[in-house]
Amino acid sequence: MDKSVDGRRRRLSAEDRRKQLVGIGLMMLRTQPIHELSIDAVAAEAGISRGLLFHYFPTKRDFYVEVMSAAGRRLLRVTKPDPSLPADEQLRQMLLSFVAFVTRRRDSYISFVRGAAGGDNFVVQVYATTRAGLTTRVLELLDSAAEADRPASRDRMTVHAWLAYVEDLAIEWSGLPEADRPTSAEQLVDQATAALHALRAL
Amino acid sequence: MDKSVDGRRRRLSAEDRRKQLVGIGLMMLRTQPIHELSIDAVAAEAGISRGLLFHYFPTKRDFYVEVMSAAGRRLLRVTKPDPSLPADEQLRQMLLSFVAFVTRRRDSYISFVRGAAGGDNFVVQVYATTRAGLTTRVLELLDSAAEADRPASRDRMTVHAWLAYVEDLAIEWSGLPEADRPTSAEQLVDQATAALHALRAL
DNA sequence: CGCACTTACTGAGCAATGCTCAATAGCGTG
DNA sequence: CACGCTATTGAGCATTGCTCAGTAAGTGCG
Repeated sequence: MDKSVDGRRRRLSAEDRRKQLVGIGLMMLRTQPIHELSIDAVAAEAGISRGLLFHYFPTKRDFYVEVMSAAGRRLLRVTKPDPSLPADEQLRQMLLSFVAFVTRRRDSYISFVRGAAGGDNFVVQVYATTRAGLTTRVLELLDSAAEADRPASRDRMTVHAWLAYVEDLAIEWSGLPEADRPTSAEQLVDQATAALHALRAL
Repeated sequence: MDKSVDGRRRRLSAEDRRKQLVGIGLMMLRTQPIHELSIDAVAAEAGISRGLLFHYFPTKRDFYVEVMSAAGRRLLRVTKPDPSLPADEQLRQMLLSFVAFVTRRRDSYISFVRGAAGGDNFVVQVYATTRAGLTTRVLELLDSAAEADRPASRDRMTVHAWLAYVEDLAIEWSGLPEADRPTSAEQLVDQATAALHALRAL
């Protein structure tokens, strides 16, 4: 597919090659669920032999995990709010980027969430980690302006579950043709924020 | 693995064979995510040749979809409330069975939800259908004792997302060792119910 | 310059697996 | 019992995850 411009063999540093391969994985994730992503296809796209891919990733699963982790990190990066803003504004910004992210890459995101990797425990783990990262971030935002005398574990569970709520809202909302959406993205975010406070008040 | 008690070939009706195979799929789903379920293993378990399985399910995916649909139907069946009870009691009962179901089969359920089938669109579809079934049921319960003048689509979206919230709550809660659970199952259900009303009131 | 040395890289080949198809053999029916 | 329908088999193909012995690109040292 690539094989460098002339036909010659091209030798990259280990790090560069890994990055390239993970990058290709991420790109292909856009058009197909991860478990349909064959090592052959990735290798061909990179212009290398199958063998080399196994040199870097001993197992297909290892490669998957790496790609999914990268996807998770990307989500965290994209939704990272500006820390100089007030907490509630940060939350709002974060939710807006989240909705935008889901809307932009709806199919891949569903693949990430639902299809993580065919129930593969390792990749479920990756998703759990990403979700936990978001949860922690929200908790920090809330704490910074909060009375801190609730049972922490219950609160964490609530926020975690609330994220599931928001995620579902975003997925369903973005699945509607624009004309049919009952609310704007801003209203959706407002609803989500209100929900957060209502749920914590229970 | 089976091959009927004596070694002879055994001929079942098409319907019986299909049921048997789907049943085996469901059983194996308990110990492994669906995409690791090989046609060979299923055929061996049933004591038939690979070829026969393809006679009934033209594609591995077809088989998967069938098995996942069955799993979804089972969830709906298990959580079906007694229609002779008052609506709020039905809801409560339904949530209790749901939590019990998730607790009992936590890993398979996560496989069903997260791993559905490696992001396979068909199986994501199956999950969506199941979730939609639950949503409709809850909406009916609410309607039966409700003022009916809200935008229906928004309400549906709220309930749908609330189910994601409940699901996440149940998964996280059941993942904790019993001693560490901050609430009882009953309290969890109460929290979920309160959440539903709070969210609808937004 | 040239030699040794490391390691990125290849390609042949294996085993497992999804899938096809022509042939076979249970079972019901006339 | 014979016949026909179809459930069932088993050989075989292509793909794919994975291994491994060997090749060659880059680096440093005399």
